[in-house]
Amino acid sequence: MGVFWSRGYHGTALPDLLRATKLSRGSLYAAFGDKHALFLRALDRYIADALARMDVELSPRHAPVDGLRTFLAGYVERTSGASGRRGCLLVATAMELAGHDEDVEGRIGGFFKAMEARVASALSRAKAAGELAAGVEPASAARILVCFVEGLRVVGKTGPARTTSQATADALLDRFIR
Amino acid sequence: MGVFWSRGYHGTALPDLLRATKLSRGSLYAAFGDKHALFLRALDRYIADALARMDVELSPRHAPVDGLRTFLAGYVERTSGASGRRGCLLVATAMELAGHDEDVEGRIGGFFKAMEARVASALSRAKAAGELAAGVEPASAARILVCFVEGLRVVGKTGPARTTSQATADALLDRFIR
DNA sequence: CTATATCTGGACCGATTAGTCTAAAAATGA
DNA sequence: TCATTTTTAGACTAATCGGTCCAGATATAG
Repeated sequence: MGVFWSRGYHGTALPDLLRATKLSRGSLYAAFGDKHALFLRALDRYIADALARMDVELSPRHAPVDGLRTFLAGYVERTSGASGRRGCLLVATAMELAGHDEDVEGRIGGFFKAMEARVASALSRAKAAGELAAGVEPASAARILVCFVEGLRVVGKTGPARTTSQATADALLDRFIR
Repeated sequence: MGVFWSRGYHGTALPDLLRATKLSRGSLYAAFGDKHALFLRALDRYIADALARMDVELSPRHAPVDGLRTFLAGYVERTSGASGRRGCLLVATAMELAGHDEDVEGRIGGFFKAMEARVASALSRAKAAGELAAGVEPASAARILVCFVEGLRVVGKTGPARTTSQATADALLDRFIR
């Protein structure tokens, strides 16, 4: 997974995959079929990991605003400095393959919908608890946050300072909460 | 430029470039040197176009809030439906090559800085005119907007409806203006 | 019309691509 | 210890990659 991560689909060659998986050429094809299938598997795992993490961070067991804070803090951490430069398999894949690869396109779209739903749910709970600023709609605020964190991944490729990104995320959340 | 646009650097092959430029193989190499140089040239033009557009939209000749509105509307237009699926040369390049290609990395970072500066300047003028909501810092709000529009480009790859994207952008701007 | 300069299509090159296949090594079981 | 199965490294194929080069077409100049 890590190989596709920062090099993209076209950018990773078979030798890279062999080195990363420590498998022989034959074994790799026996195990996964072909490069495309292996890539989809890596993408699925990446998506599952991301959604599972959100389910923890935005779980109803935490206060919704706290959950959103740690959710954003996680993205800040992953999109600043060296971690930011590593990039994001999902965003890189979206830009590289969505529109050319149906299998990928469906997964990307599904991920954004799932992410948006989780964030919207947390925002709804925050609203119900009276913690949202006046006039904030959970649905559109969720879309804003999704765009924001994906944008973080993009500008994160330039390796910004963690403190700046964190301050930016804080400033955005401050516009939403009471 | 349009070829690299939606296929990325590694994804576009020489024959694609020949078809797009209507040049012969020899002429192309005589004119541009090699694929990498041609790519940088396309990227530079893309960046110059984008910054020039912002200079118009966010020009001091317009009311700053109006400028921000048309600036966001432009991104909404370019990131929804079929236009959204076409993608964005800059974001695709950032995800694909930043971190592997110094020439590219510098240009990407420079673009984000330049964009942020323009947006921050418009926000400062809005603030001076008393049109910003209380507690909105032009600097951090500019970073938020940059992340947001770049995130729009990412989720735009799934071809969302123009109306939804526009509503999302409106909702965000509403959190900033009085 | 001829001589010169320019441009163009495409043959060609070595390297590399994804993917197949086989012969030998390693592991397993009795 | 020997036979069977599994796994391995890497040779190999056909296609394609970026890049070079040249013969012939075209354009220009005198």
